[in-house]
Amino acid sequence: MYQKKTPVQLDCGLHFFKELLNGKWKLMLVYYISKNLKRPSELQRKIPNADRRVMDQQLQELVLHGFINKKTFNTKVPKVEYELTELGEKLLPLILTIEQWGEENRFVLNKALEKDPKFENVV
Amino acid sequence: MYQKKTPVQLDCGLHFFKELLNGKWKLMLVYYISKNLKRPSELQRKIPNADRRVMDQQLQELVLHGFINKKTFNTKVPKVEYELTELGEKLLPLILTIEQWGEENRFVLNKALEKDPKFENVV
DNA sequence: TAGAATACGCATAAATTTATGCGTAATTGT
DNA sequence: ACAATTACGCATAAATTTATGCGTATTCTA
Repeated sequence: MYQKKTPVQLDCGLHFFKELLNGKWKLMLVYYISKNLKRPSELQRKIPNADRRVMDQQLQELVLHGFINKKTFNTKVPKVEYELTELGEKLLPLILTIEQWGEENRFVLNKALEKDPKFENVV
Repeated sequence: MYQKKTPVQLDCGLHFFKELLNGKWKLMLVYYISKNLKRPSELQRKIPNADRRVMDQQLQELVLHGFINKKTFNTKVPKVEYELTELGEKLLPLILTIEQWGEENRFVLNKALEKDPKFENVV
């Protein structure tokens, strides 16, 4: 397992958000779980670009950090469901705000990406 | 200069935020510039943990992406000032919301970090 | 009874971001 | 004259995150 080497900065609230929620799919996962897509396979179908193992890892971290709970059912076919914790619920308004900001400014943000040579092969 | 190789996902607004504002100090920089710390040296003093060259790079990207403007004064000692653009102003409420969320949940978020073995040497 | 679906996992490679070594130049204050 | 300040920049190393090769196991379905 990877361990961080560089001390983290936690002077202000922004850093907590960054350290805990920076993962590629984390915010989307919390969002979709709040929309009642609870099962790994459902989430997988909803976010097909996310590799299963990457998604798993991000879900594990969300559980470890207390944003979601994982319920395992010992049915014949093992079944897993996720649900938001209280902390996850508190995160939701932020996600909606960010999402809304992104959609409202999609046009200009897209232009921003397009004029960045770093993105020229991928956007 | 580095160029991305993996296609970016822009299905939802969350991705724009991630692609454009993921940098280690970007949100803090926008925040402090909004607080009238306009000059590089002022920002440097406010965020001493940020290496000058890393900070410079992040500022350059913020300019390129249209969140801030850079004004260069051709005075005897060259002087530089940053200011928020309209897009930067629109970003500000998000930053404040995230910051507030982080501070309100600082205790529990800190615990989350502490129980993550990945952070055990650095938090 | 073969194939699809469900879930979990280790080791490593590749991509990406962040840090740092080493420099340049002009001006101000002492 | 000399240290301190302001600003800019290239090349690479190091840290961190994301992706992928290769596997295990069980159960339902056609």
